[in-house]
Amino acid sequence: MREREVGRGESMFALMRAVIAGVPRGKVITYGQVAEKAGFPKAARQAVWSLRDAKGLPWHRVVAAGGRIALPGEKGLDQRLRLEMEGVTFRGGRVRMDAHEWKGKAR
DNA sequence: TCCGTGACGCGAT
DNA sequence: CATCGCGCCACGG
Repeated sequence: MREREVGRGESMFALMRAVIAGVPRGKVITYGQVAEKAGFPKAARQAVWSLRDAKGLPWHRVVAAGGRIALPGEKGLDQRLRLEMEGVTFRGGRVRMDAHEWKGKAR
């Protein structure tokens, strides 16, 4: 019963998905934060895997550090559009993290 | 088992 | 501010 009860990645992704699912409309979170909140401060890349298997998760609310849209091509354009629809504002191609960064339940 | 890959992060140049 | 390089972590061939 410790924090490292992972053993196999399965629960790791489950934790990350839970974090992502908890991001409210109009807010965004970075890959690094997803990993951190899930208990894996250095597994930003694994956050990507959890999105690969998104299935109903608000994947568009997950961006790269600094509010950058990491998803390339049309997908990235789609993500930006979805975020703007939720009221998220941008500044030079980046999400204004100072205004939309999800800091946890303290809303 | 070794190697390459990826919607990453961050410091250095 | 734009790029590059290195570190991290789990997966698939």
